[in-house]
Amino acid sequence: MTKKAALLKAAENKVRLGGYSNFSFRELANEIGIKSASVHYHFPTKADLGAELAHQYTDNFIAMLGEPQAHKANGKNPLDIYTQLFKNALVIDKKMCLCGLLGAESDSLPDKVRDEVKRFFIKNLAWLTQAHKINGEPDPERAAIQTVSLLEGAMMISNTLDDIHYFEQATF
Amino acid sequence: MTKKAALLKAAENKVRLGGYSNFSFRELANEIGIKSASVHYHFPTKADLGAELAHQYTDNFIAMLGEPQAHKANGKNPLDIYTQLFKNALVIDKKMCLCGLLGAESDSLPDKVRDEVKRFFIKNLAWLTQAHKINGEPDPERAAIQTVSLLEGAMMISNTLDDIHYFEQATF
DNA sequence: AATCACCTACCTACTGATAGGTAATTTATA
DNA sequence: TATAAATTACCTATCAGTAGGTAGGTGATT
Repeated sequence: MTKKAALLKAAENKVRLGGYSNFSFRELANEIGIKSASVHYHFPTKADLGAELAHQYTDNFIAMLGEPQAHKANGKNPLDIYTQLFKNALVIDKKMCLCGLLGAESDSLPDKVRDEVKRFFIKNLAWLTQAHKINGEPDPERAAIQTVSLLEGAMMISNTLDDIHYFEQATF
Repeated sequence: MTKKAALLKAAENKVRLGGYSNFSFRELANEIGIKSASVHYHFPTKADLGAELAHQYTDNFIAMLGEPQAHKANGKNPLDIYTQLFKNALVIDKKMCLCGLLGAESDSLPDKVRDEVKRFFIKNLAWLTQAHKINGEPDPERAAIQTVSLLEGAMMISNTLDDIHYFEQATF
């Protein structure tokens, strides 16, 4: 893994635990074994790092989702795939959704970071709208916002109360 | 308003925009016209201030909700009251729910602050469980966690995308 | 006399960021 | 092919600013 990738990985872990201000160039540098000044070589400013992190997180998340049509063709409900991806983030990583956390504090984020967080939700809503349409929902746009809201909220509360049961109860 | 109350008010505004790390003793002091060292007279540490803020926010929120039974007796659905309180926070204050934001970053919070955030959700779930029970829901506990998850999530996404329409679409 | 509600002055630790330097590698030119 | 130029990926050293927190002092109120 390149140093740049290692920096993004370390930053993701920190942000998913405590938000944008929960990581510093020094901490990141120490963790991967370089100096804090060298982090600026890869990312001119902290906002650049945050924006690239959110962008990459979004792309990866959408890629993991696959195509709703493909799931349906395989006899699976695309919404189950979506729910499972959220649950994995919570159970395996034991952390919040990166953009769920950044979204909550989006008012205080640098513009370019906030823009990437918006992009995450726009892309998620598009995917979910498609999924609900395939499922024959009469109002797929509404169902989409309800699905992502429920999952993000359940994730946050389950994480806060430190009990996966809340997430499971909310989503099944 | 006492200086202490003014400090809590100023802190609430900051936290609801950017989380626990979005306020400092210096900023708070400047805003209300005292020195940062004097803030320590009212709150020994930042964690003490954060915990008292979350505690007071919770008490106020629950008090605003009133009793589910009383609403039902007045011919109103307690869940509409609950939804309206969330919507007001978003539309009037144009800010996130304090504990929604703190919950998202709860992993990095001081213990006493996190405990108060937990208390917020425990109290909310109790109120909602009661409300759903009154409404004749077959599984009031599940309905309660679903309600608060949906509202917290919709609030976060509406705030992020800066469009109240998402909240309305998710909740009506 | 004690308590309250502040104050000045200060501390250590950490923040993101910059300037300027270096060895190793890669690319362009003669 | 040999040499020169440029680029990469770091480094040391340092900066101004901000963080939370502390010691000790002051005038007003109780």
